[in-house]
Amino acid sequence: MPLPIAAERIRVLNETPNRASGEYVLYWMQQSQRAEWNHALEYAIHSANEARLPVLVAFGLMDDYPEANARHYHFMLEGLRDVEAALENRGIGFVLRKGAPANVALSFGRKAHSIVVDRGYLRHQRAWREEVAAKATCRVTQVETDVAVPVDVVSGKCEIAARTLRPKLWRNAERFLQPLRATSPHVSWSIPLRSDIALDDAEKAVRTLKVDHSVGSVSQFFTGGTRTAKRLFERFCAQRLHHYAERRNHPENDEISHMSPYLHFGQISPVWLALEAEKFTSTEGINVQSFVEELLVRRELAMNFVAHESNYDTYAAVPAWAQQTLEIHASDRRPHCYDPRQFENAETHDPYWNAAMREMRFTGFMHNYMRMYWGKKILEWSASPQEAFATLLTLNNRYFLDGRDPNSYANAGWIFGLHDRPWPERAIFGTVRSMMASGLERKCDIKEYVRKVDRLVEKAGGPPAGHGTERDLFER
DNA sequence: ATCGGCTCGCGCAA
DNA sequence: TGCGCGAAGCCGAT
Repeated sequence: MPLPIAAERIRVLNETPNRASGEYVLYWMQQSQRAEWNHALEYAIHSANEARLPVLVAFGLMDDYPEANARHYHFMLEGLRDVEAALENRGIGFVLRKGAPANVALSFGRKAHSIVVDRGYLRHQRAWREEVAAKATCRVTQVETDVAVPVDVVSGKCEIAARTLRPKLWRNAERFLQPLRATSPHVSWSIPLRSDIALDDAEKAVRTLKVDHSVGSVSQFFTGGTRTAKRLFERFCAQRLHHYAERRNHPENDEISHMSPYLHFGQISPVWLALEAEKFTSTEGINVQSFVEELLVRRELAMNFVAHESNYDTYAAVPAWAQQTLEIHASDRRPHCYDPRQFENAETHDPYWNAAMREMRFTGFMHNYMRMYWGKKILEWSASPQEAFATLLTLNNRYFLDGRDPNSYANAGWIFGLHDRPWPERAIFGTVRSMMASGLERKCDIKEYVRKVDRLVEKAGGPPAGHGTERDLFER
């Protein structure tokens, strides 16, 4: 049977041969935490069928994943519960072990015929894959399933903006936006395995982890997992896609897909999302185009950025022209200047900004349009652009379910001029694009957004606006 | 309400 | 070498 996966998605990471006495093909699941539309999983099944072996999926869960807290773990464990159930239905073994992902992979790799891993673009994800490739005693193959068009197919360099990436992406899109056929394993997994953590109760499971519990679950707003992601997205297509192009920049509404947390944990396939949306092309052409632009161009621009810019999480990644102009204006008087703790506690003079910060803190999400305003104001109201960058990323990664994502770093950079162009010079910003409260008032019903956030925060049991919050987390 | 100008660098045409 | 144009903007002139 031919391999149903484009060759460019597949990369052998070491020169070690398959183990002839291997007992199973191991899929070391890391970035793409789903059991369907997962090219790495399908590749593992295909390899296992050729070798007449069963498939084992192993996930390594570490307590000290960079910047992760109870909020992130709760959502992720809900997703892994879906993975476990779906794999069991397909006759595939699943085991979750506590420990560094690379160690868990190497440990189960000792009896494996070969190891298959999905792809991750962040520094630590690349390091884990390098470590496993170097130490494994069998073949390690990486299969790209986190983006539609593999990053190195799109471009061999760090792209300057969406406009330079867009044509390169679309040239290849059709070839990679293909349905992924699910193959049945010929040999079912039959050995009972015990995971280190029971997944049937995510909340209970999180309590047993030694993670930062001060940022709590937001499960009353977002439930993790492939099943919920698909249901949400099908509802989005049926009810909201029709207005997407027109309303996606209206934070007072909820006419957006909310897929970013699911994409961040690999619980949903970007290929599936694109193909689902494209089913509506004949009636919703403009809206589908607009959605797919966000899903493919903007998202894969972020992947391109972290893949090619080793300093993606520091101010050094901001383009030179932007650093220069911000430097010239570093000594400009700042009529409003807040420290990180005041930002975090939503204690600025601006009710729109405070609402955005409260949405982020109490729901784990923020409407896309407000993410821009929120970031631009941190730049404007911090003592220096460098401090602003650090504050922005810290808050982003602490509170967003979709924080610590390639998109987080690209979006943070955009606030400071990345992937953008110069605009008329003004105080503090220099020629970096600015945003003003008056723009929000002109373009959307921002007062309704503030009311919306008040309702959400009340539902979350948070304090009413203007009362600060319970704890100063920057004090820790 | 809508429109041009502001500014930098890429990519394509000449 | 020149020219058009770009993630979501802002301001001032009509």
